[in-house]
Amino acid sequence: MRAERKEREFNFRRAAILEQAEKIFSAKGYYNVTMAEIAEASGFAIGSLYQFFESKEDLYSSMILEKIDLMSAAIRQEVNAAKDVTGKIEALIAAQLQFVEKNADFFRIFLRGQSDALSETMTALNQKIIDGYFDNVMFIENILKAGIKCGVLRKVPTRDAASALFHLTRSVTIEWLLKPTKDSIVSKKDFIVDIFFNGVKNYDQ
Amino acid sequence: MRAERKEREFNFRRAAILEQAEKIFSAKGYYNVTMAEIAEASGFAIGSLYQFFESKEDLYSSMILEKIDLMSAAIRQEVNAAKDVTGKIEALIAAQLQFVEKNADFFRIFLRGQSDALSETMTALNQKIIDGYFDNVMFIENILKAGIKCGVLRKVPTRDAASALFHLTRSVTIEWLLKPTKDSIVSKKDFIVDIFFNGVKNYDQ
DNA sequence: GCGATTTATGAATTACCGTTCAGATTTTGA
DNA sequence: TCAAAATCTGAACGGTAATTCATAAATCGC
Repeated sequence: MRAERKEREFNFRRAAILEQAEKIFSAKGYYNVTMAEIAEASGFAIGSLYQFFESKEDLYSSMILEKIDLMSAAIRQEVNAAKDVTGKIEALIAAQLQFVEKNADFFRIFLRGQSDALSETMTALNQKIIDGYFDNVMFIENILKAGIKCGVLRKVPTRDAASALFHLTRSVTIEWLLKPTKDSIVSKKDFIVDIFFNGVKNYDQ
Repeated sequence: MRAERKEREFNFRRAAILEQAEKIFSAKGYYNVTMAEIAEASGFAIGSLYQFFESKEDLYSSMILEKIDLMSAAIRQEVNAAKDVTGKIEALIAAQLQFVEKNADFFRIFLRGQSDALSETMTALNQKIIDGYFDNVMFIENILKAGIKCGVLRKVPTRDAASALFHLTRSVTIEWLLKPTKDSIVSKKDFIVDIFFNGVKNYDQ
């Protein structure tokens, strides 16, 4: 048998394992998944997994990294195909959304925090975090509704806009948390207000 | 001793444990923290922790929920104090940023995915995810720079705006992933383009 | 067909850590 | 000061799950 075909078959089996692993990890989170589960789902014995991956960590991180590379490539291809700036921005957004739609399970992994056990306590915690998130978005939404009613804001979809503002602020905090040097984050307020307010304000007034 | 004072002291010790736990959880993630560590850091024996919390899960979820409640209350108070819509939006953003600045450790917990072990593999995975994120933001930033150069966009801070667009799109995907009924997400593209483009476009043109 | 080589198997090994609990220590109220 | 009650302690228990490895099955080249 040619070595080339051998490699092809090896990669085929490896990919099959990763595919099952993706499903299971996104449903339960890294620490609640056992190698036995992945083995069973992919039709191998536990020991066999170790022919394809050095460890559980290696399996998991291979799965993530390979998917991220795929996404990155897909998006850049679409963007580069567009000619002008407006087109590139639209292509970027559309490509991202499309990839998420096709890989919903995968993205759920990043949504998942530490609180994803199967126990009642952790399920309740998860639910409360999500409820709190919806609460906050609704709180913001009501402010925006008032703004539209009194004419300060134009008629944007309030729910989407509220979520947008929430995440706009979050984007600044994430940048700040990741950055090693930390000047005060509060100075970023004006930028958020600027971007968001220009996006939603009523130009007719 | 009056029962009231007893309760005060109980709560004081409980809070001290939660304070240490917050630090440790945010540094290492739920599954990489042992009860022994929390005990040592807070100056109790392992067994004593179980006088204050039913389990590790209970300890963790109490810590999260109590902090979230604090944040929610702080933000709402600021917003309610503001009179008009513009003021409320500004107050909302400022209060969120202030709370993040004061509780940076805590928010790092939510930044943390599943990939936070102490091993080389998981550290490398984490680093690659962060690198990928910065790569993507830079990729977007370059598009925006080109847009400013050719006059289509006004002179916004490109780095911040790129991160904003990235997270604006992410906000839509998070909403979509959390929602039980799923019409196609791609239809949200126009909303993102609308909000973002109005925020950054050059009105002089 | 047949020995050699590669690949698959899953019970046994090993290590870890949440939780318990019997006994030590401290605090309480008189 | 003292015994009863409350609190603290940490070694031992029990369960779990990643990893290993001797053995079996499959595949290979001839």
